Amino acid sequence: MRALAVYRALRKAILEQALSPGMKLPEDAIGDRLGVSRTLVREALGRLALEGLVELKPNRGASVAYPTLEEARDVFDVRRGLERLVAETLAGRLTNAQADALAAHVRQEEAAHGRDGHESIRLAGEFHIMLADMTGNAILARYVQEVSSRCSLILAIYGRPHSSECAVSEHRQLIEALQQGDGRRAADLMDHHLQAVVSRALISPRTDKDIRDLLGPYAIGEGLTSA
Amino acid sequence: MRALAVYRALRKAILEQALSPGMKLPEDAIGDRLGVSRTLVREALGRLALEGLVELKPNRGASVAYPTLEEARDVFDVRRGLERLVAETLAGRLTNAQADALAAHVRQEEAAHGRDGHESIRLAGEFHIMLADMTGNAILARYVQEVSSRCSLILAIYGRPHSSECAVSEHRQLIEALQQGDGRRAADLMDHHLQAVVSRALISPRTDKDIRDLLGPYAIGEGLTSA
DNA sequence: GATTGTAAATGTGCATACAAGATGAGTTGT
DNA sequence: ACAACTCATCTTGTATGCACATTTACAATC
Repeated sequence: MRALAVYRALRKAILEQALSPGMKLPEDAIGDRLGVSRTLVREALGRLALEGLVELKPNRGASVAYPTLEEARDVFDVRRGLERLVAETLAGRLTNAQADALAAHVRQEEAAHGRDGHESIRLAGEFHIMLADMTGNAILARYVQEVSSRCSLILAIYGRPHSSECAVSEHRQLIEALQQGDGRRAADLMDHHLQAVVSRALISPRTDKDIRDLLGPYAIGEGLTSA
Repeated sequence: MRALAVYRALRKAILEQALSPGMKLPEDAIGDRLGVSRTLVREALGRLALEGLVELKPNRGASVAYPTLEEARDVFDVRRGLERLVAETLAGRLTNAQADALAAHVRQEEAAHGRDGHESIRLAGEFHIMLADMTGNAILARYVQEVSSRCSLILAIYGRPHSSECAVSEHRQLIEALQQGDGRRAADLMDHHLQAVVSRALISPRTDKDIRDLLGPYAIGEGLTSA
């Protein structure tokens, strides 16, 4: 199963932005570098394409995905829906060991807070994946993992430089709500938390994407027709 | 892209139960029958494995997935979470054309009601996929499609013969709630609807799966030790 | 000078070939 | 008769090769 290794290598490279969005991914170049044949590279690329991390155009090869803002919003919406379910499922069912593990993780996040921005983002992402795993629902965990990956890619493109720090306090509140067993409150907290991540990190929600609207002010400024 | 064709062929065959759960899927045999090489069959099988329709064990080949009851429950839970989001997203945003299309579909369901059980199940599934498509959220639509497929497979294994009829009236109520723009009510309706499908169609929740418990009565019956 | 036609180069789509691991039948030893 | 071993066979894992599609560069024409 060396195909899996290739998959993981590419995936990691993309998420760490060693391969930046839009970059071409020729099968034989990758195969050369990784010491495997095109067959395995192809398999890995196909898999990454299904997860939305690479785009795969017929006869034109693969490239690192470059999601549009609309796709970005869609991914975050789905993520909110899924993690809401995580919160509901977990509410009141957290073992002590699990709660401790989460608390320990949050302490790590706090330690990395001002220190290392990159590390901070990684840890914040891991927190959500830990939660999903704790549900014991493998399908749910896989989906959360998948949308989380896509979110990382999206933040790499559209995220503001330093504002994508998943507020540590919000994680703490969430754990508390889960322990108290208040499913509704936990789900709402999760929802608002993720919504906050979007609004903190993502470019402001421009719903109009019509070029004419964008060019309007410039037309007026140059004394051209504004109608 | 003949690999896609192979994928669709296999997928359809599985969902129609031409290939029943647990059946082995040798690459060679499939390739022969479909007139393609193992390469393409392999690609298709890999993709189906990611979607949970086939199981893929290293060096031991592929077989049609045979989900456990736990997996079944997990899938239905995720489905409920996703379709809740569909309902929330769609509430108050249904165009007249969309509402008409849904109404027309429900009429089809009603026509097939007593007639053709197989057709009835297919139509019910399509209704949910139509809804997901209407959100305009491609990722959400893909996930819904995926869990729906898995649900079909699950019902094929664990479903009671004739009780998996997705009540037509529940679909009607849902459309109504969506048109009225009551997101909370629509989401709750969807939730209960899917819960109802599970309880109507799925075998009752046996939480104990220990062989010893199952064999207990037989041991007693044969005069063997029941301790 | 711009546009279209054409040919070389690049890279994908798919098939085939070979290597390695799993399966099962036949065989041998106890 | 049963267990363990061996070899033949089947199937998967991976590499390589060929054909075709796309792109690019260059030349010819208007």
